[in-house]
Amino acid sequence: MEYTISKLAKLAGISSRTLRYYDEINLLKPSRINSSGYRIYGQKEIDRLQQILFLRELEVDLGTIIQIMNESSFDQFSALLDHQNKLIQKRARLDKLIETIDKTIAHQKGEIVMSNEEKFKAFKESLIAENEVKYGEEIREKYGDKTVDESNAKLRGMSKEDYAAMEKLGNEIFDLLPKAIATGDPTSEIAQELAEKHKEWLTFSWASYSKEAHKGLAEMYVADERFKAYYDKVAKGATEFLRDAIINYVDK
Amino acid sequence: MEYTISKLAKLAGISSRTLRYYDEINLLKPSRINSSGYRIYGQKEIDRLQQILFLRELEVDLGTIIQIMNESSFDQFSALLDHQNKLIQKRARLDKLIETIDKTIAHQKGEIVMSNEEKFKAFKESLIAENEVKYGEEIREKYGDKTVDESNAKLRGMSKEDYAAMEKLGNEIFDLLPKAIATGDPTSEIAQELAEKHKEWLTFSWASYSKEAHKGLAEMYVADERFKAYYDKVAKGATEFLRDAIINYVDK
DNA sequence: CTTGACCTTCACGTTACGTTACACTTTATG
DNA sequence: CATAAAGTGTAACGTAACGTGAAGGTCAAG
Repeated sequence: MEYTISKLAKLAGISSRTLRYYDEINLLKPSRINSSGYRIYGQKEIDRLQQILFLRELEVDLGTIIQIMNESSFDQFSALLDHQNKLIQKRARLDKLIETIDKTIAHQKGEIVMSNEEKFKAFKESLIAENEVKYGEEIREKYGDKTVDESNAKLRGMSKEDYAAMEKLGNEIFDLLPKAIATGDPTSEIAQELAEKHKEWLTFSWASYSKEAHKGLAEMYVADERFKAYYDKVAKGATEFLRDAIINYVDK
Repeated sequence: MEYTISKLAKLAGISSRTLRYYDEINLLKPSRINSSGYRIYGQKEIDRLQQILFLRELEVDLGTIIQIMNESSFDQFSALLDHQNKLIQKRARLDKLIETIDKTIAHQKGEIVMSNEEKFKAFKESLIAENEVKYGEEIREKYGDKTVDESNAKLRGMSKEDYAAMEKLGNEIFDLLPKAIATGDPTSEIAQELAEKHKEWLTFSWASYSKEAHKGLAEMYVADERFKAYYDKVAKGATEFLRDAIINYVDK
């Protein structure tokens, strides 16, 4: 049985443009061209098309399909497993995105409808979510999952009072920072007070404090553009100053 | 704090091309253009970019992001829910694809195992049946039911490896036969090697080996047209030569 | 013989940028 | 202060997998 292009297209449920394209990229050539230049397909091509569409269904890109169809059935087998892994990773990513939206929505809902109590709780969640989105990857990489999870857990466990205290401390740090910088000396008393407040502030979210971790974080502030931008809002070189103050404080 | 394009790009972890593109599609315009035509961004633009990147993370396309950012926060809320639904559907589709690959792989594995296990088993059965049909009567007559039944039982009990070895031996015999014939001497070393391999080959299906039975089989090869035709495919007189070689080997 | 359904080959549009190419401006260095 | 290096600008092509015409040839039916 022979088919013209649109017969085959109908049979396969695709467009004839698609078949022309597959011809063009040498994925599926017609069995012959008739005297008027029409593409004619035979049974072999139908079978091949079946395979192609199967792989396409699985979201394999056409380049890969071309490769796969030139490989031994053993390699096709492993290519399939390979592809499945990609899909699984994609799904994991989707899981995370869906969860993030859940959190964001919960947060927004909280803002619109909820009481102060719940608003506070939702805010903490969004703080956690935001931290995760912004810095999660680097921090997890640098300090490990345990550190991050514990930090999140601690944030979740915070009371309203704790949070208020933390926020107050954060503001104090921002008040202190320009004053400390004005001294020009990271070992000055005011700079050391700044570093101490920063340590206190940290312990609100850090499950355990260590000098090394504190210094490491200070270095990361400087190294990471986003942290840097956060502190440099106060003044140019503020991040570096904070780092130096912390290092002096810790090593004191 | 003001930022040039690549400062902002670094800050946000994206390329400056991306920022130019966002300018082009009116997704994110710089706060102003300086005298040299450089794009300058301010705090407001940073905040907007944060939102944009958040939505982009969630795989919202830029066209939709533009729309969302022009909407009220209530509509943004429902747009987010809308998008989440799309993601959930995408995930469901991925679930199906992953399952399909699982099934396909299981199926192919099944086919492979079948072809190696079941097919082999089926092959052995047919070998036995064939033997029975072809030679059963004569052999049963000549060597008795017990011999035949034992032989069949042994065949049935063969492992894949046994079978592969038997097949290999059979091929070696067929390779060796013309070479042995070329010597013209059934007592030649190569002819004796041939006879020994034939003995080994026999022990795969014979429950017990005896010199008499081996010689008897050799005579039967010559006497029986079907055996004769089988070996004479190699060369004229091959069956007789094989018999002579076996007799010499056994009597040696 | 005409009409309409099919077929052909260009060739542009789509998304979200990456990647040159070329010209100009700012910053760093000797 | 001259020059080199780094940064910025616009313009334009490339990507994947086709969709969508446009312009023109082919085929079966009335």
